[in-house]
Amino acid sequence: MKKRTTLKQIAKVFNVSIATVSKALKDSHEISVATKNKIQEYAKNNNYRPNSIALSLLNRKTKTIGVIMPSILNPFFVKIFSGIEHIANDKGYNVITIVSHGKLEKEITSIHMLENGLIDGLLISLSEETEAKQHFGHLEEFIDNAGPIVMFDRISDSVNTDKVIVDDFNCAYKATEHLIKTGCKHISVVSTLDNVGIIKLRIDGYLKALENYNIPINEKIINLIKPGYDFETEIKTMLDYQKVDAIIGLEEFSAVESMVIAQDRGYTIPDDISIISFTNSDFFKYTKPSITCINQHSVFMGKTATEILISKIEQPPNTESVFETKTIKTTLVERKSTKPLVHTY
Amino acid sequence: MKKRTTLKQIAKVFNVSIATVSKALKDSHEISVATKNKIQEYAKNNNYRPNSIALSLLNRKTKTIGVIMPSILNPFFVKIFSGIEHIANDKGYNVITIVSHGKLEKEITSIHMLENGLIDGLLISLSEETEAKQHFGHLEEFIDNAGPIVMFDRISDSVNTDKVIVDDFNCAYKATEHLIKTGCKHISVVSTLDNVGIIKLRIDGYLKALENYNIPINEKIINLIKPGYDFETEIKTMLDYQKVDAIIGLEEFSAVESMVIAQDRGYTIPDDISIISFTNSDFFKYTKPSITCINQHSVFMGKTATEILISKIEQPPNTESVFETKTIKTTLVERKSTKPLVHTY
DNA sequence: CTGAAAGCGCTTACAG
DNA sequence: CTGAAAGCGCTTACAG
Repeated sequence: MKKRTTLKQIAKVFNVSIATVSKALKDSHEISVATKNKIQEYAKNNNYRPNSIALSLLNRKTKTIGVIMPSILNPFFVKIFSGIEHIANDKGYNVITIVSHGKLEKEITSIHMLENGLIDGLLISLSEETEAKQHFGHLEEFIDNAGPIVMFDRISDSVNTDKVIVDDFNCAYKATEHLIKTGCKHISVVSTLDNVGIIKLRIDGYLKALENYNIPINEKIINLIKPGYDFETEIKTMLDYQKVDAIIGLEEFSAVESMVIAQDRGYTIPDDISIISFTNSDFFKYTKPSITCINQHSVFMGKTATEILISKIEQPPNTESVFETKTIKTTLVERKSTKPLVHTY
Repeated sequence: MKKRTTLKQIAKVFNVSIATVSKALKDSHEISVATKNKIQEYAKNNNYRPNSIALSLLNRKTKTIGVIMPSILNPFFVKIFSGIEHIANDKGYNVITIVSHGKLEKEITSIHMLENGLIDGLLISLSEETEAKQHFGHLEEFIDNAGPIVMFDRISDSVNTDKVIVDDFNCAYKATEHLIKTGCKHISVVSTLDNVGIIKLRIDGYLKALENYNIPINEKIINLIKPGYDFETEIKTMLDYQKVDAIIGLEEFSAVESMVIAQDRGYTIPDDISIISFTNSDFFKYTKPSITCINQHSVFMGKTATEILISKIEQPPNTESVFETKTIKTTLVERKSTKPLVHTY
């Protein structure tokens, strides 16, 4: 690794000041054409590129945003990230990514690490622990010291900032309604998600649909499986002792695993038991039967959050901030794990 | 967003010099205990955190690494990324991620963007186009100007740097051998990967296994499907006109799609046709039948590449660099899409 | 047309 | 024990 080309070094070569080189490279009208030409040519030949750290220090802008998510091995977050990366790059921003692994402590140290001028703004989806403990001081500190935050998916109402969310209530309502309309009456909800806010909304939507269609609630088939419990045992027990003709999986694994367990126990999908999954995975096309799911448009969610963040970063200082919460619409993708809807014309 | 706490600001509060504040906060023995105490306390109460951009400029180290990959919506790369993020964070490094979407141009502009002091080193998996056009000037320029590079998975022999790869030759050999040993004789290879280096190695491994077991080669069932061609048509045509009793999919989608197409055409898996996929996906457990695959240990690959990169970044300057190429071992994960191996004791 | 100065936020060798 | 100076690489208002 040889020495990098700097303004100083170029200045020495031509025996001019650093200021002159700087202006020459910006093609300033203050500088003579002859000087500009020779300096620009030299810079080009030597791959001169302004040091972005020095510029960041000067402008107090880094053209970098941070992303903190609970997980990266979850297809839902991967798609969101893909949307984030896309827009950020389009707008000339770099993206620094940190995974909190569901831990509050990790989230706090990460934010502190990013708080010292490194990033212009932050996109965050809260860790499970953060939501559980309702600890948001680190977020407020970031907003005070470093820049805007946009929260996505796993958000908190108590932090005053922009948010982008999935319409979890309606989403669950829609899924439940679809099952009811295709003839299901004993609809189970299964989840391993350890996340208060979102689960509550989804369960609420589910309950509301049951209520509107006058279907009695059976608490025993609302199966929120806590970490440490064995998924297979829980599902088997439920299938053996409760009447179930449909299962809504609140994330991909719950849905697909429940389906496989039901099939192993001799149930036919969707005739005996229908399956709907939250979150669309490409693989749901390839299971037998293929799985009906709710497309949460996660790429779009990532894009939207990033657009909001960058517009906040780039808005003129002292603009009175109005915070908005955007809700991303969802769509039901019908496949073979649910019975066909009989249209009545 | 209020004004951030800086050394200058603290210095003014206590009417001392910036240097004194700096030393006090580093608990320097040069400074009196009284001064240190009051300054440290003030700093703590005001969430003082040294500006990392200023430090980066000073140390010419940013404690940030860059990652450039062809895709992020590919589970193989997501897992590698997960390994990268893990190690980088353990060692106190931030990660800037850029997706090249298989485009050389994107790769070049990204590298230029990162070349100006922003990152201490780079992890890269080449875009398809880069490999096809054999254009590596941007990589060499980065090494000259910015820091070490470690290439992973999609590498080029003509760039002199550290590399981490999957043992593609042996991997394909192993898969082919397994099929042969379970009684298959007409083994097809299917791929949509548009990637010269890796495909060649895999095909070579496959051919070598056929040769060693005296199985004749049928070029017509080596099915490398170029972009623009319809996957389904290609596979159907092959199944209809060629004798095939096994398919090796060089990536997840080729394997699972081929399986579904074969099933639709009435073949039983694995009795009529066996399936093996490169790259382990969690979803292969849930297909019917579950899919036998090659685990490439991608998380480990990401970790290894990152460890090498950081050790290169942190090695004392002027160390004579010796470049290594690490090969990650693969394992065959037997599931139900291949016939059982009959062990002969 | 060119350059000296001040500054972004920090550190460290040196003087006092 | 404290501070002035130089410097990391850059820009820009101001002087000449």
